[in-house]
Parts: sequence; C-alpha cells; structure tokens
Amino acid sequence: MEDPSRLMAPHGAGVALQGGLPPGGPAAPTATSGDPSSVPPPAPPPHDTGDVLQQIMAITDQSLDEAQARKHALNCHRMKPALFSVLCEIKEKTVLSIRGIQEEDPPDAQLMRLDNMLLAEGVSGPEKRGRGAPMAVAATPGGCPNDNSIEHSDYRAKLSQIRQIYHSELEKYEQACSEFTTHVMNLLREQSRTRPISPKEIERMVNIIHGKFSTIQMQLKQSTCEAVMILRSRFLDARRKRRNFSKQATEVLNEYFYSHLSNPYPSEEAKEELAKKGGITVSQVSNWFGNKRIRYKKNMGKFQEEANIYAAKTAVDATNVVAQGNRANSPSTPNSGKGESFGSLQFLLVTMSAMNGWKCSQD
DNA sequence: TTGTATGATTGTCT
DNA sequence: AGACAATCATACAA
Repeated sequence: MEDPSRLMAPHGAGVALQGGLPPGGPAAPTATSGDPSSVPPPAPPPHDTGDVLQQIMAITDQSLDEAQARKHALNCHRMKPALFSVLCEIKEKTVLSIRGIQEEDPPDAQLMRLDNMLLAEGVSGPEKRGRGAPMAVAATPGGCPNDNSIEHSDYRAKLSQIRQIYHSELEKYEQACSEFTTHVMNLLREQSRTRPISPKEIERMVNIIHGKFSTIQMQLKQSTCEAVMILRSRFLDARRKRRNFSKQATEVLNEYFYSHLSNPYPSEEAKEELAKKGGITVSQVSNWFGNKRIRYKKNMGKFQEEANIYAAKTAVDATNVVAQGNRANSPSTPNSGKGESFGSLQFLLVTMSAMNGWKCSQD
C-alpha cells in the first residue's frame, strides 16, 4: 500500500531539480533567477553522487522565498516544456503501465458487519426513540410484570452516551480526512506544474487517503461495537435479571415433581403444559427440573417437609377425584395407579426406592 | 451485612 | 440431545 505521506516527497524533489538546472546548482542562484529568459550554459554533470547529495542537503537551508523564486525560475525556463514532455513520456512508459492494475478493493465484509451491527443497535443511523434495549432476556419469570424500566433507562442513557462519542469521533475523522485530502490535492495540483500528474492519479491518491482513514474508522466502529456488547452483557445478562418464579409456577412445578417422584422427567408435552400453567418458558421448566432433581438428591432431608405437603395435597386431590368417580360410577380402589400419593410417614422409604429409577442414580 | 434459596449457565458424560 | 454437577449471580429473609 502506498503511503500518502510520501506525497510530500516530490516537493523537495522539484526543488532539487531546480538546483540541478542552473550552472553550479544552489551555489549560484542569482545567475538565472535574476533573468529567467536567459539561456543557462549547459550544466556539467555532477562529478559524483556526493556533490548531488550536497546540493540536495543545501536545499533545506533555503528560505521559502528563495525556493519560490527558484520554482518560478524553473517554470519560466525555456527548456521546461521540453523537459516536462520528456517526463510525461517516461512516466507513460513506466509508472502508469505498472500502476492501475491493482485497483479497487472489494467492499470490506468486516466493515459491513460492523456497520450492520451499529445500525441494529441504534448507534449509527437515526436515533431510535422508545426502542430501548433489544430485550433478548428470557421471559419475565413467573409472568411477573416487567419492572426493569429503571435498568432500561439506564441502559438507554449509556447507549446514548456511546452513540454520542461515536458520532463526535466519526465527525472528527471525517473532518480530518477531508482536510488532509484537500491538502494533498492542492499539493498535487501545485506539483503537476512541474511534473506530470494526471487527474486520475490525484483521484487514486484521494482513494488511498480515504482507505487509510476508513481503517481508522473501522477501529472506531470496532471499539464502539465492543462497548455496546459489554453494555449489553452488563445490563441484559439473564443471570443478572434473575427473578424468582411466581408462586403459581413453583406450585405447578413442585406438584408435578412430587407426584412423579419415581420418574421426575417430564416429556416435551408435559413441559409445555407446565410452562403454560406456570407462565414460564419450556427451557425454564427444564432448568427447574434439572436443578430440582440435583438439589433434591443432594439433600432429601431438607425437602422432606415440602414433599409431605405436596404428597398430602396430591392425596387429597386423588381422593376427591376418586370420590367423584365413586359417586358417578362403581367403587374402585383409591391411589391404585401410580403409588406416588402417599402419607408422610412413608415418605423416605418410598422416595428412596423411587429414586432408584432416576437416571443419575445409575452410577 | 450475611447466609441461604434459586434460576441460569457451562462443561462433561452417555 | 438430554442429564448431571459445579458454579455463578441475584433475590430475599434474618
């Protein structure tokens, strides 16, 4: 990649050329500058590179006025058009044929990704009022009213801060880019008087500058994206938003768990049913059963009371169902089906034997 | 403030 | 893919 800073170099080179034209170089400036139309005697070729270097080094000591005068002298020199056309010819044959082959990078996929993300997050593009956070949080636990409004406004404030910084930085970059481009274009136009520079080359140089600045912009976009991601994870991480399930949800889950103690692994359909009843998601149901099985197994004693309550409840429910059945039909044996509706006294024995069927108990 | 309860996540295993 | 086990992070009661 070509460095735009190299653009500055030809300026000095132009001056060097001036120094080379008059006899004696910079050491005898007045010989030609006083009378531009006079024909300078043919300049003897420099004896060695040391001389040339010395001449070039001397140029830096010249004042701006002196340099301008020399430039003027060069522009008015009668040999200048001829030299210029020779330069054009040489350039035609060499530089241009080499360049222009490696042009036009494809649109950067990474930059597009960043742009899309910033747009989606509401950092770039028009400000999205009232949109707030893209709330990808798990369903509000237990169907409780979502009281995250404080966090939301905090999130929005922080996002707006990021947005503000992003735009102000972007503006700075754009301004710097345009200033630098103008500067370079002026330089090139100025230099095009002494060396052949086609408009296409200027355009190409402008593209190079824009490319450089867009790299900086990409870094800005990258870090803005990172900031947004951190903000999102900080505010929207589901673990930070944990809410206990509603009583209703816990009730429904516990009822199922204790009434299926021999096999507390609800099917997909059962999970969906429980989720619906408790106002939670199916994955929350799965999580709950996963946690419950492990915690129950780890400390059965702790859950005994709870188990008794639900066992009693299930027994009462079953009795009611049976009683209704008895009234409606012929008498039948209560609790004959599952054997999981039991009295509290038998709790431990039954659950111990029931647990033998658990998947985790196999090892 | 602290300890416990609890929902969610992650890594591993089958 | 689903289950388990460990762990995290928050909610909540004392």
